[in-house]
Amino acid sequence: MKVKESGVLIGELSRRTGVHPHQLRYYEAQGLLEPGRGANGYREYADDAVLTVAQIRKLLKAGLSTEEIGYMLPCATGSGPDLEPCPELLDTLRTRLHRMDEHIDTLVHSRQALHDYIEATEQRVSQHHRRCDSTAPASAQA
DNA sequence: CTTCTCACA
DNA sequence: TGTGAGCA
Repeated sequence: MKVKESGVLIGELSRRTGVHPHQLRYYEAQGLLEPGRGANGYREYADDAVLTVAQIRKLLKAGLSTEEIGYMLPCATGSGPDLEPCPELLDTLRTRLHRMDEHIDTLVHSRQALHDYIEATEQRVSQHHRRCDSTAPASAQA
């Protein structure tokens, strides 16, 4: 006896997740989703697909690529609304966080250097203008 | 009307 | 990754 084979079509999954059908198909093409197919060729998603899509979106928001997600998703799938992945996945995520911190640090320093450069340049330019003004007074007295 | 695939100024 | 065409 089959329990209840909820064949959720792409339109309904889209409505439930707020993700457009095109994007759902895209995720599938990237190997992140594997819905079954009905006799009509229509995609049929399991109920937990809603959860899977939620995980995908969270990882996407975290800045992970679809490839990276595809590699670690089978390790995190089946969990509830909140992510409870295997230790290896968390490790990868921590590494990523550290790289991000390094990147942010680099950007902060670059920003500072650029700001200083601009400020110094503006100061030189204004000084130059002051010299010109004092050296060449308005001779438009004719 | 919904979904599907494929293609692209 | 969005948008549209032409089908089933």
